[in-house]
Amino acid sequence: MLSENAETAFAAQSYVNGKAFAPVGPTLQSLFGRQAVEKFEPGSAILWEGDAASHIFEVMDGVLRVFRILADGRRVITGFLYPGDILGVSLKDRYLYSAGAVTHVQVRRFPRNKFQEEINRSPELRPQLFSKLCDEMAAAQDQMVLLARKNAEERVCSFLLAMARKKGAKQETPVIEVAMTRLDMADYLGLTIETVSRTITKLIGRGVIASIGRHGLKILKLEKLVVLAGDGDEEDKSCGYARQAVWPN
Amino acid sequence: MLSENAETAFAAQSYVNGKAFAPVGPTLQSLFGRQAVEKFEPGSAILWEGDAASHIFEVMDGVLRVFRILADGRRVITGFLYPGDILGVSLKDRYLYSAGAVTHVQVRRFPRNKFQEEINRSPELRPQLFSKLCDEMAAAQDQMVLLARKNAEERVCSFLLAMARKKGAKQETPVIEVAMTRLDMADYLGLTIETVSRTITKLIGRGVIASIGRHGLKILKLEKLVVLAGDGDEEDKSCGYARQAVWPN
DNA sequence: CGTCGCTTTGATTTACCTCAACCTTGGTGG
DNA sequence: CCACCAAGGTTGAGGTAAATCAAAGCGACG
Repeated sequence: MLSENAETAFAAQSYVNGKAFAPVGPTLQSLFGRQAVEKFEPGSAILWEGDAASHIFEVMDGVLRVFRILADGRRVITGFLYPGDILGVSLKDRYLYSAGAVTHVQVRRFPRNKFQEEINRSPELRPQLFSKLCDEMAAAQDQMVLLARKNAEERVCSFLLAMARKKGAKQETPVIEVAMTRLDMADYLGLTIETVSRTITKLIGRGVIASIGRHGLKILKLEKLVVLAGDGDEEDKSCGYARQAVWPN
Repeated sequence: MLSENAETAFAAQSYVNGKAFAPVGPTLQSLFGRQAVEKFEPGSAILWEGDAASHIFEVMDGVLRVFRILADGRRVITGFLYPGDILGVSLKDRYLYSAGAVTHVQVRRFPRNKFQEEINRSPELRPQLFSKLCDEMAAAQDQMVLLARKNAEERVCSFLLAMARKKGAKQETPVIEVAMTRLDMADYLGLTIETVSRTITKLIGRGVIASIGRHGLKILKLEKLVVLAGDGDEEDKSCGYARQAVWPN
């Protein structure tokens, strides 16, 4: 449940003169290095909410969904995991969520108590884990904003934008591969499949994006997508609204 | 942004023979002990999204709201903070959210770089921080479930239930003090003030809760509230749904 | 005791959901 | 190589929960 994005504050050793360099010591990935690779078919379960939280997983290949299910069957996908991400970090003795394979998936698993020991022991590993936790927290907050106040179009655009950014796509018209189904998108965005479908159709009709085969989308108007995502200027935060000493209570 | 709830895994020293005891070494709270207390009026701002993230705060007294605002003014409260909670932990050099006082508030602040040093240095402090991060993450996931798939009544009931649980109220009919306004509740639950108001009125009408003055509520039917919150059996997780090797893709 | 801010209540609108039918696509076997 | 099939996706019609707009009620505080 931890997203890839190596920030290095809290890592005394990782910056020298303000210049970053590749970590020389152990990395979270290297921890899992000696473990056997496990493969999962699309649709198969990696772990279930309520299971004894005995292992931590590293995603090596493919895409996972992390989700919870309400008593009456409603499903919420709280996040997707990609290669490099870590699954199962928590302090509870049971998993708080389920995880399943969206595509073919390869993972390595590591016993949780050993993982904890390694983390406790290693001043190189700790900041890496901490960094991932912080990124995950930031993503969760973005998602709360999306779910609490954005409309269907803003939600879909935000999602597509996040997909494009993940690819690190710097091209004018990045092509993104949407591995998940409409149902996954709907359960992640708090919508129905029909609404997701209609919204995408509308975006295509407006020339913002174009469909490329089953799971491909080309972003034709990136700036437009940013505006439609409704975050107001990702880049220029802190300037969007008036600052006042007292906010209406 | 970190909730109080001391789990102690990852804390090699905090359990002996499976029996917990009060930490003898430094605690997160003691870190802030020598700092001056700062007071904030209800409605005043503690920090703003986009500000240089120079300090970490410990809430000593009162209730804070943590929120983000979209370009067009829509507000989302991502969480409330109570005494013992920590605000401002992150790796980014700017705060990712704003925080303001709901009630009269007392906090202590600690320079972030010093905080990081202390955390890096102290094997007692680290698991405490880690524990708070994990609790915060779990709360964020619950909130995503609430926002993505619960209806107005379920949202309000979930909120009231969380308030009751925070008090650790073991009585049959716990009284909770709702420090925040309807607008706060609405922005936290992804609803409007009118919907929050109507939902509470309905719950009172059904005898599930009773109003006690301006900011007080008595929970008359706790079990009913649990059912209405829609989580399906908080207690008995992992048994609520069928387990299958393959989930529909 | 009057005012201001918050809350409640009512009437109406609307974005999204639900239900239902149809279409595409990719895989399979004849 | 093509026809068929199932799963996923799209499109349409109608319903509904919550939003919006509007006004009145209520409490706290000077």
